[in-house]
Amino acid sequence: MPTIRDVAKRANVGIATVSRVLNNNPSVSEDTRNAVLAAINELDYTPNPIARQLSTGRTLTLGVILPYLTMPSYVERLRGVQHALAETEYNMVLFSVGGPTERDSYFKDLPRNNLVDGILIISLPPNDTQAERFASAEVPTVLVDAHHSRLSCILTDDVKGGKLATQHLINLGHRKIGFLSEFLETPFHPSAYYRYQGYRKALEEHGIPFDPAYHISGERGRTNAKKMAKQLLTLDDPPTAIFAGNDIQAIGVLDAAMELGVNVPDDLSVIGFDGIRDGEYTNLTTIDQHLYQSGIEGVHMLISALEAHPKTPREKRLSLELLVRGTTQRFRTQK
Amino acid sequence: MPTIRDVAKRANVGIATVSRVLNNNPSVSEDTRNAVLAAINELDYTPNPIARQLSTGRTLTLGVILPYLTMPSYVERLRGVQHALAETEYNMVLFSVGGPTERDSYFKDLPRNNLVDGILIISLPPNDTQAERFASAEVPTVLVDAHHSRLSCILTDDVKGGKLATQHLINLGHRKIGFLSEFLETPFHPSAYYRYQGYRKALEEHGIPFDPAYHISGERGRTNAKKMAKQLLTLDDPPTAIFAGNDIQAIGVLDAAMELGVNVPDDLSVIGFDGIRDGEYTNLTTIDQHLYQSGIEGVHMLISALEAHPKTPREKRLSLELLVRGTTQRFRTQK
DNA sequence: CTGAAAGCGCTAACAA
DNA sequence: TTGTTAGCGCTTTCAG
Repeated sequence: MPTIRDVAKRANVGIATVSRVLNNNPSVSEDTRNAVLAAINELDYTPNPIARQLSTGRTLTLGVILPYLTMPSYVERLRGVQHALAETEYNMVLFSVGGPTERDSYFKDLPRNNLVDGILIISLPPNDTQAERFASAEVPTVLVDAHHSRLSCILTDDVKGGKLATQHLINLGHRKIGFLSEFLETPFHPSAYYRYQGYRKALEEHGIPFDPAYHISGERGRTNAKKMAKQLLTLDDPPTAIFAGNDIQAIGVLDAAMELGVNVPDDLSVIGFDGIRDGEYTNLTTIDQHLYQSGIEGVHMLISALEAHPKTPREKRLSLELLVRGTTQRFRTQK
Repeated sequence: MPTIRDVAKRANVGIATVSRVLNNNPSVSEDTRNAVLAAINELDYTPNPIARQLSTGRTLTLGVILPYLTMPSYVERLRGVQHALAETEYNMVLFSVGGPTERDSYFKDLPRNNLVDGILIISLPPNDTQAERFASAEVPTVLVDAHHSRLSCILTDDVKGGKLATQHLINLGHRKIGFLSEFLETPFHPSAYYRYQGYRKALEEHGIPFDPAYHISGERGRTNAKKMAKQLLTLDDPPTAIFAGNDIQAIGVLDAAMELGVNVPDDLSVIGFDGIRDGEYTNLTTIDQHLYQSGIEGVHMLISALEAHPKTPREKRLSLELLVRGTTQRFRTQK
């Protein structure tokens, strides 16, 4: 594999000159430049990025830390990142997190080892110690779908979204509204909790008393959501509408309804949260939180931090949109 | 940011000793090791991987070249890659290809610039020149869902799969079987063509004459598939079953049937190809080509090539599985 | 406009 | 068991 030295020798110039040509330094005479370019071509030379990185201190690489692509929402966010990155000179290294140990190890090492010029963290909230480490690092960090006061982030207003979803059901005349989600207690990822807050607020504002029987939470995933939905739907006085903490769980609710012979939307309205593409297949009404856009915004914020090195963290909230499709309907008293 | 020299100074040893500790070289006395470890801790030192990479020539990074994650099948393959990589010491750099220019630029540079130790190419077949370049490079390359005689690859037997799908429909009593896919002529990605071949073979083996009117191809995507399916379904003598070149197109066929009031599976059987998760929502019968597994196998083959440097390319074909769900049914003469 | 030389932070002989 | 030193391939002063 030819090096810059081989090129220099072949073109009868010093290595500094080759380097100048490589970096489009204008202070190289036309003739010299051509000679160097010819040598580069003849040798099929490609500069070694690693050597360049060590020398310049820049890697032209951004690190993306995100969970395994188990959830469609992660994928959609990553798509946005991919899209935004294509227009830049940066490459992306993917650090996929399968569990807490892996997460903590990336959180510990990545901000300190100059492997990447910037870090994007998706759907993984750091604790105080970790956030401090990121904040004090040379490389800037941006959180997408996670929050910490010390770090810049792209956020969704989950409380507002939860309210929006619930209000939609209330506006349709529903009063017995169930809320189904993953566990609320986990500090790991508090979205579900905030959406729950929005649900409670909407009920309160409309003078609808909260019925604990209509609230259920458990493990994530479609199958578990189905089980939970069955519990709600087999109550003596079941809800006429269910707000699921995310689209996957909403699809689980649809599964349950199907299995119990409950007609959606005639006998049960269902609304989700996310706006993943899978929702389209099931015609799911949902709150679109612009997942794709979140990836794009995350990259933009990170790149601008790379250039400006802002002292204080920035925060951007994405807009939310009610996407009315086929799983919600005006409440009618049971035939 | 502390360097190996700072650690050496603090521990009162030479930098080579620090390096030895870092690399678990056994020839370091217990005392010295502890002193070094203490210094590392006190300074919160992390070795600079770039420097190490330049020195060793290994990057511990694999490059994954793949199209933008527009198709669910790419995502599913990437999931497999992600999963397999987690058990190794390798990281992954994602090179997302948005178009031919980008693809060619990655194909040209990546095998020559030591940025990665190995290359995995997903669903992007190289031409002869490019394949030659990969084959003669230092870094090994493995193709997933693409083929070239000069390179190792993980493959699906698309002809067999096409046959399998068509036979399923024939076994159900169908004789008027449509085939719908993306353009067959493109040398870019020949899967659709091979599946078509399988379709033709199955018809032939069962003595069913091929009717050109039942064959349609066009641009990719759900919406286009829907349009094409409408053409098939509005023929004077429409097919009673349609084999779509992939699941997304099959879903487009379902869209068309829905819109035309054609009942699936009563009046029309539909089978897809891929086994993407979206198919589950639509209860689609399909040929599962084990996409996730293809990513895993690709990584395994690449890693073994990294260790063994085999002279001749290897080739592995993944198994196929007929997944009978709800969109195919025994043919009954029209009521 | 060009070349020599000093790093970037690490590894790996080679000596001691 | 340890330290010294010469690279890895590039960029970037600093002279000329």
